[in-house]
Amino acid sequence: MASASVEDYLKAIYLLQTARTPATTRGLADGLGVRMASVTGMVKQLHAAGYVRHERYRGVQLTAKGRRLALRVLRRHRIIELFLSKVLGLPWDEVHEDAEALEHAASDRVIERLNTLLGSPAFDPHGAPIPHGDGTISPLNGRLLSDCEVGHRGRILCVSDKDPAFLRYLAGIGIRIGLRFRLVDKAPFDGPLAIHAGRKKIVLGHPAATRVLVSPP
Amino acid sequence: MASASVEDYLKAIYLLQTARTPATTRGLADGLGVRMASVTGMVKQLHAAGYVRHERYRGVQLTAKGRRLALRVLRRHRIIELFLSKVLGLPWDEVHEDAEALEHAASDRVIERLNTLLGSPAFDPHGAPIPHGDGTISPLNGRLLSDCEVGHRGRILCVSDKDPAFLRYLAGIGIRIGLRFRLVDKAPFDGPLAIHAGRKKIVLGHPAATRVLVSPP
DNA sequence: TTCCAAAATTAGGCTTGCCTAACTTCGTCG
DNA sequence: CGACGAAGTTAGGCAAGCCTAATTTTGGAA
Ligand SMILES: [Mn+2]
Ligand SMILES: [Mn+2]
Ligand SMILES: [Mn+2]
Ligand SMILES: [Mn+2]
Repeated sequence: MASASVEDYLKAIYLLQTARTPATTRGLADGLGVRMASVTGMVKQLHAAGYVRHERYRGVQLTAKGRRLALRVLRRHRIIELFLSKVLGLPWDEVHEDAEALEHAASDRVIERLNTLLGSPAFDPHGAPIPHGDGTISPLNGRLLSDCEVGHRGRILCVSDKDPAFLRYLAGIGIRIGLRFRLVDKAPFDGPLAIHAGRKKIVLGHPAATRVLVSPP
Repeated sequence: MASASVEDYLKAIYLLQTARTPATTRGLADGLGVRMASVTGMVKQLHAAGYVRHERYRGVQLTAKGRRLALRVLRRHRIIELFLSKVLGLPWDEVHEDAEALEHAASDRVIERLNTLLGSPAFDPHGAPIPHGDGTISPLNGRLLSDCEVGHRGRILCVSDKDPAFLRYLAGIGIRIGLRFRLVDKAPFDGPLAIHAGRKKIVLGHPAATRVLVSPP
């Protein structure tokens, strides 16, 4: 069985790759909160265990084996997050931290029971797709809110779950997963965006809009 | 925050003390599945951290601080066991192992939500009392089935949760927590016991009966 | 009372995963 | 080109927790 560290590294590599960012030593160190030297050390282990390919001074890439394990961990993480949110009623900005620990302690047996209890859900509380039990995952087909044109109609698909303060902010201004909206204004030079949702108008800055994924037109 | 190992050691010490067995190096090593030398090493740590008193070549005793933490861990363990059993429907012989890992990963926030979800239960699936949130615990007032006299009427109070095969055996012969029974026969020289429960007759050996706690007359 | 096996401890070693400090390599910009 | 800052790696170290082997202490049996 892989250690909690190995699981977290593979998950971090997968998430970087999925964001089409190369999984660099720097990126992993920042994402995992460790030093670059620690990443270099662990990458050697991951390579020796057959989880990744590594080209020195370039980044790292998951092998099929590594991807399989990364998706298993991600499935656990997201099912646990949804359980914490939907069944226990924890706010969406508090579930990630708990899930980060529980994902390494919950057996597959427990995860599959949770999955059943939740009705085999497709998305976690932040709108991210839950990998399937068979090792596949349905990719999100969306675009950044910041990339949309004025007039764009769609729904809020997914937001990053890493920053609790950001999630509280979003909740505070009324943005939640599934919300239908129309982009009504977009100031130039990366200025703020305005959307209509129902009869409410919501304004948010450009940097925030780069962290929100919405459905295509 | 104490490590998972420290938490398991304190829990093991507490359980030995509660069973009125002195918490010896041998007993801890057996209970935790490690070597005696490892126990000696950890006991030094626990002493340095103020969790236990230690008299060389004698056993170890929890301080107030150690007892507090032990009860917190035991509370987590038993709430998680009940959740796995009652909400997820895992059989009672499978919950201990999962709880042993989850007890170190679940935050107090999650535990208190689970406790609420379960209705602030008093007992875990094996009949053991769940320590309260304030650091107290209601002791079980029972006696071993093997110590009862023929004619004794009572209920099954609690069974050990450590041995899955034993739990499966008990379930197989129809023994479960809360079952009302009358002891109808007891062979001499540590022979088998027979109880009536409802219209069923259940026979079990003396060693098994020493692992079953029942209510006093 | 002595002796012996079990219990306990000490000594020393290993693995994992992190760190800092020193170095090498990369890629960009003047 | 050439140099310089960022990225990456190497070297060496540390803490936790486990191990085996050797030694010491204990307590009960002879
Ligand atoms: Mn998350
Ligand atoms: Mn994690
Ligand atoms: Mn248990
Ligand atoms: Mn445990």
